[in-house]
Amino acid sequence: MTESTPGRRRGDDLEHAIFDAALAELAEVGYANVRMEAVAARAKAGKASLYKRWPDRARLIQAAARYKATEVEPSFEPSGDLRGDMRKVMRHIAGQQASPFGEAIRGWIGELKSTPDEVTEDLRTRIETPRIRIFAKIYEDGVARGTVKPEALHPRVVNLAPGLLTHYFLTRAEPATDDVIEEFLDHVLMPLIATGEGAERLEES
Amino acid sequence: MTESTPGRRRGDDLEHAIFDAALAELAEVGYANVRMEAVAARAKAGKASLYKRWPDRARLIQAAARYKATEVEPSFEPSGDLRGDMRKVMRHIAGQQASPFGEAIRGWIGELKSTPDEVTEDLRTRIETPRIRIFAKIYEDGVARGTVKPEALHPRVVNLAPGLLTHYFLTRAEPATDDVIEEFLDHVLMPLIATGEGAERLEES
DNA sequence: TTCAATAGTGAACGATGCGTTCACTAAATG
DNA sequence: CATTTAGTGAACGCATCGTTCACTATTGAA
Repeated sequence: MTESTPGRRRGDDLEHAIFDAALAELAEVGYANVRMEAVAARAKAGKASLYKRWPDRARLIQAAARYKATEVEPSFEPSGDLRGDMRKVMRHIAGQQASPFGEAIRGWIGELKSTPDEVTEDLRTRIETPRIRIFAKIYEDGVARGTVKPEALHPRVVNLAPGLLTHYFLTRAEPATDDVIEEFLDHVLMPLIATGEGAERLEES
Repeated sequence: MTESTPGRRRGDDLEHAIFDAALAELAEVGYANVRMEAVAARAKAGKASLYKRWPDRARLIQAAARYKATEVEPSFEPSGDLRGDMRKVMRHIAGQQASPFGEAIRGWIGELKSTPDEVTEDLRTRIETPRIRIFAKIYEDGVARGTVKPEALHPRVVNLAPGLLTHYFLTRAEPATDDVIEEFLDHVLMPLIATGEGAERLEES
């Protein structure tokens, strides 16, 4: 019953409240307009508590995004339906981009030049790695079944699907719609990675 | 001789000086740290002159980027060497990204959510359109020569090469190196767009 | 149970940069 | 030469940053 009337929260309890507040602000006003005071107020915390934990807004939001990311990322098992699996994961990524998480990424991109390189590298890796791993798994499964060309396992190719989505998202105001995902599959991904039958079936348009 | 001792510049003369100052600042301190006062001082102009022309920092930088972009963009004629032409244009784009122009794009991305949609759309189109046109020309030429598959003319495919470069640039601190460009060509672009002979030659690795 | 140590609160502060305003001045116009 | 147009530069109010400090709640050891 400590949670129902939190007279004064501390430690992780408070930290999570701050993260939630930051993510909510992120979703409401966008990265560029997130105010430290607003986050503190929303979390019913003091501004000093924020600065005690993170040196500036950029780091706070990075931390919040990371917190959300590790919480959400699912483990994925290929079903054998190559196109279906890809569609599913791609829609999941697009969904993420529509959330505060996506807004955080956009903001982080905007500040890249002025941010220390280790942080940059760390965050990019954390976001890219799980996605790459999922597509690698899907393609490996496909190669084993003979539906995917072995060349698809090259990192640049494995990274292609998430890259297309990220590029689309960053370049426009919103994530790729289901229609756009189908176009990526039809005209870029399947022709590149699928073996004969699978690839050709789609070139009728 | 009006330029050598500009007692007080006006109109386009002053405007160009402001653009140059903005771009120089952009290159030196990065989008997020461009100060209006700094731009004004560098251009030896009054802050009021900036705000008379553009409503805020974002618009000023957009205008400056546009000024630079239209000045630089070359007309390109395919030579018949598919891979060579692609490499050339891709290196040109990467070069642009290494300039203040690239810095401007990064900043613009970061502010997307808070910027009016027409401006967003306008700028994206202005940047994408010339690139798409160049690759469309290269691919059309290739199709005519039989070195490129007709499906490569689909917009999503035409947009792929610039998209790969932009994604790489936004996601890291710097534009793609020549090596990375070769990898894109080897493992993504050529296999997708080139007809039999051209494509297979590269899959020996 | 008491009490010191620890952690959070909230208000105030100086600094910085934004975007505006205004009195003044230089250039263009005729 | 007189008038209009456009730029200058300093000052201003405002918002937000990141810091500091006196105060208070929570914790856990004596």
